[in-house]
Amino acid sequence: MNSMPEFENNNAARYTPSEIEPKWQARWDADPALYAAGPHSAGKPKFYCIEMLPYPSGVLHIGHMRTYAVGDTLARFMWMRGYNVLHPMGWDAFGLPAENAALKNGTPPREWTLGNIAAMRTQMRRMGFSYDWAGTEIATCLPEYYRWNQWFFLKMYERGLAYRKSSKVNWCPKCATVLANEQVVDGCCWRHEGTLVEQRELEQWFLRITKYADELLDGLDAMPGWPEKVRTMQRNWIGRSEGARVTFDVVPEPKEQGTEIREQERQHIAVFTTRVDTIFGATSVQLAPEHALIKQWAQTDAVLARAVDEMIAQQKAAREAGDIGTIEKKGVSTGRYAINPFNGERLPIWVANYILADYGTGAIMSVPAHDARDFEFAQKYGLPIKRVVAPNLDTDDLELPYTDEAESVLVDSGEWTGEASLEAQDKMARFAEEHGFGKKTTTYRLKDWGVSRQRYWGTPIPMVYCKACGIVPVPEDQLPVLLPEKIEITQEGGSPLSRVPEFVNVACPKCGEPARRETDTMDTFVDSSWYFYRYTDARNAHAAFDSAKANYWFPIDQYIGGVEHAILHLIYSRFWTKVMRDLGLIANSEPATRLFTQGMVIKDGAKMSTSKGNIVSPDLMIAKYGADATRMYALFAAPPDRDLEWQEEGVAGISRFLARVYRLTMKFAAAVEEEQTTANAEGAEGTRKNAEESDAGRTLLRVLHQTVAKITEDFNGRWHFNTCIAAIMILVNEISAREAAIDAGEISAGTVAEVSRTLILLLAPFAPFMAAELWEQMGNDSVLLRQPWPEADAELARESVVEIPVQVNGKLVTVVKVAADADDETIKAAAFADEKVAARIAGKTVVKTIVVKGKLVNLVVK
RNA sequence: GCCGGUGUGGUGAAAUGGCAGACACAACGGACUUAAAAUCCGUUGGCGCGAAAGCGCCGUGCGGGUUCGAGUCCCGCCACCGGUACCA
Repeated sequence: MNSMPEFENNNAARYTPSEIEPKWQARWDADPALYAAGPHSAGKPKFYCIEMLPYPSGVLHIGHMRTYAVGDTLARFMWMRGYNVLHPMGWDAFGLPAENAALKNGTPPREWTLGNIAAMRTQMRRMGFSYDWAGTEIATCLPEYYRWNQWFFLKMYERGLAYRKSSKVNWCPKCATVLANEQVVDGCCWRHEGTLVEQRELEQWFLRITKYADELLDGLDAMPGWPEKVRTMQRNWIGRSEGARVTFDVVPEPKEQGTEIREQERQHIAVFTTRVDTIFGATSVQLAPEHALIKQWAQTDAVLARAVDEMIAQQKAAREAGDIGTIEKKGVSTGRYAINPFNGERLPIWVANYILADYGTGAIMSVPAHDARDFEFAQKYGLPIKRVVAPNLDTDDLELPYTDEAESVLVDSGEWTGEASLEAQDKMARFAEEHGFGKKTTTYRLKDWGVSRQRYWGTPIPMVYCKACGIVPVPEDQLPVLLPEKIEITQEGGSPLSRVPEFVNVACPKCGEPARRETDTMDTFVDSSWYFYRYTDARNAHAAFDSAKANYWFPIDQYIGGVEHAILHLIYSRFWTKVMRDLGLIANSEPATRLFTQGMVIKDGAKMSTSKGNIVSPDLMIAKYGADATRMYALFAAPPDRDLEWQEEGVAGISRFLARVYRLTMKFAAAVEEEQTTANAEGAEGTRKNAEESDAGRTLLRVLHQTVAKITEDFNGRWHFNTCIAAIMILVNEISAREAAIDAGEISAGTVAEVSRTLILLLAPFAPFMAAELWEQMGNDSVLLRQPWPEADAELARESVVEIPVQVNGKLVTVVKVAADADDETIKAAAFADEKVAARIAGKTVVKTIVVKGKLVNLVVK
C-alpha cells in the first residue's frame, strides 16, 4: 500500500453535485424572500423577465429546461447587476389532456393537473431556477385565477367585444366535440388519426380581435425587440389587403324573363379584388362552393348540387392527404351570368374549388390575363383571356399572366385606358362607390377569435340564457362561476357541463325565473393572454391585479419562449393588452419590449418529442451529472436562438469542467482566507500589489479581467452564453496551467483570492448550486445572488504587447510583436524589419501599406 | 410557390470586413496504475516537402462581384431545416 497518492487524492475536494445541490435546494426553498422582487420604491431599475408558462403535462422536458435555463441565467445576472427582478412561474393548467387522462384512467382532471404541477415544480426546483414561487406562482385552473377570465369576458361583453353568433366550427365526430384549429392536424382530429373533422354550424362566443387588426399590424413596425420572423408571421396572419368590393348583378333566369322582377328579388354577387384596375379583363365570376347563392341554386339544380358536393368532398380528401395547396383547380359553370358594372359585359358565373368561402366575400371576378390562378383556370376550361394591363400603351407582345401593377398602364379599358394601374385602382374604386356598385375595402385574413369550447376542463363562460330576458351576463358580484368538480367525463357528445343539472339550472340574474347557464368553456388561450399581468399581483383577491403594480413592471423587459407561439398566444396576448389598456387598467399598449425565441432541442437529428421516442429526461441528467452541468450544457452547446443537438458526452464534459473548477477553487480557499485576514488587519480592501506581482500573477489577472469584460458585454448584447462559458473555460485553463506556480507561492495570495472570488461570481448565473457552495466554502456568509457583478478593470485587462499579423497582398506572412500602444510608424517599421517580410517583398515595389492599429499590417506590392 | 433560418474539421461550434476552426466533444498517443476507472500531459482541417525544428500549397455549399483584405458585404444559384399555403 503506498499511501502517499491516496492521501493526496482524499485530500483533494471532490465535486459531488448529488450532495451540494439538494443541500442548496433545501436552503433556497426555505427562504421565500430569496427570489422575491423588491419593493417598487427601492430605487433600483426594474427587470421583468418571463419564460412562457408551461402546460403541466407531468414531466419537464429538456426543451423546456433549456428555455428556463436561458431565462434563469439572465435573471440571475440582472439580480447581480443590481436590478429589481421579477421572475415568475405558473401553469397553463386548463386543457383537453386532463380530460383525456380522466377518460383513460379515471383520475379527475383537477387531481391529475395539480399532481402534475407538483411533480414539475419539484423538477424545476431541482434545476435551481430562481422563481418567486411564493409571490407569483399561479395555476390557471384555480378559481382565484379563472374568475378574472370571466370578469374580463364580462367587460368585453359590455363593450361589444364579446359577442355570440352562429359559425362554422371544427367538429370531430368521434370526440363529439368542437376542436380548436390547432387541434386539427391535416384535416383530421389530433386524437383520432384518420377521422376527418367536419364543419358544423354552431352558436359560438367570439372576441372581436378584428377591431384591433390595424393596431396589431401597425404596432409590429415599432417593435424592434421582437424577432423579425415573428413579426412577419403575425403580419401574414393578420393579412391586411387593401382593395375594393364590386357588386355584379346576376342576370335573371330565362324562365323569369317576361315576368316582372321586383328589386328585392334581384340577386347580386359582391366580389373582393385588390386589382379593380383589371376589371375590364374579367371574363367570368367565380364563387366558392359554399357560397350562399350556390347553395340556393343547387336546391333546384341537381347537376350543380352534385358538382358542388364533389368539390367539397375532394377538398376534404386533399386536406386529409395534407396537400391542400397543390389541389388541381376545378370548376363548373352554373349556367348563369353576371353583369360587369364597369362595361356591362355579361360574364358566366362559375363555381370553383380554388375560391375560399371565408376570405373576402367568397367570390371573385376572374381576370385570367393578370392573375396566375385565374390564368391556369381559364386555360383549363377555355375561358377567354383578355389583356387589359401592359407596361405601356404600345406593348404588343406580352407574356401572360402579367401581374405587375407598379409600372403598368390600362389598355382596352374604355375611358380608363391609359391610366396608371395604381392610380386607376383608387379612382375606379371611388367611381364604383359614387355609382353605388362598389366600395374601397380592406380585408383581413384575421378573423374574430372563437372562444367557445364544448369541453369540461376550462373556464365557464359567465352567461345565462333566459327565455324572457335572452342572454344575461352573470353579475360581477356573483363571480366566479365555479367549475363543478364532481363530474363524470364520458365519451358522450356535447358540453360535459350540460349534463350537470346543478350547474345548468340557475335563476335568471335579471328576472329570477328559471334559466340555463352557458355550458361551454373558454379556449385556454384566454388563460394565457393576460397571465403575466397577474404575476405582478398574484395574490390579489379583489381584482385581476393592481394597476399601479402592473404599471411598475410592464412592459415585460424580456419574454422568452418557443417560436411555435409566434402567432396564437403572441397575438392573443397583444390583443388582450390593448383591450386592458382601453379598459383603463394599464398604461402600456404592448406586453413585452423584447421577445426571444429559443431554438429547438434536437436528438438524433429530430426534434425531441414523446411520439418520436427520443426524449431525454432532465431527471436522469441531474442524477448522472447534476443540475448545474445539465443547464450549463444547454447553454454551452449552441447559442440560445439556434437549434441544439443534445449530446450526453457534452454534459459529461461540462461536469468534468465543474469538477476541475471545484477542486482548484477549494484548494485556493486557504489563500483567500489568508487574504481576508490580512485585509481585515489592514482595514483595506485588499493586499494585491500589482507592481510587485509576478508575471504569472499579472497574466492571470489580465485574463481574469478580459473574461469579466467579455461576459458582461455578451450578457448585455448578444446573449451568446456559449462563448461566455467558453471564456470561463479559458480562464480556468489559465489558472490550471499556473497551479504549480500558485502552489509554490509565486503568485500573491491577494491575486489568488481575487481570481477565485471573481471566478465564482462569474459562474453564479450559470452554475448556481456549485457557485453558492464555493462561495460559502470560501468563508462568505453573504448571499451570492446579492453580490454585485464584478467590474472589469480595463487597466488590468490591457495587454502590454500585441501580436500583429503581417500580410503581403492580403496573404498572411508572419506575426510581429509590438507594444500595445505602438503607433502606425512603429508597427510599420517592425513589419518591414521582419526577415520573412523582407524575403517576400524583395525585388518588388511596395505600392501601398495598410496599418490597422492593433490589428494588422498589409503590404501591397507589385 | 411565398416567408424565415442554416450551410465552416469526425461532431457541437468560434470569428466588430483584418492570423479561419477559439472553447468543447470524440478519436489517437503518452504518464500514473498489477490492471481498469478517474485524473493529468500531448496530437488532431486537407494535401505535399522535411530526419527534425519547420516550410509550402489548398480550404468556410456553388458561380460571379466590391475591397489592400471576404466565412462575414453585394448579385445570381444549389441543398437542407422550419413556417405558411389557391388570401383574389
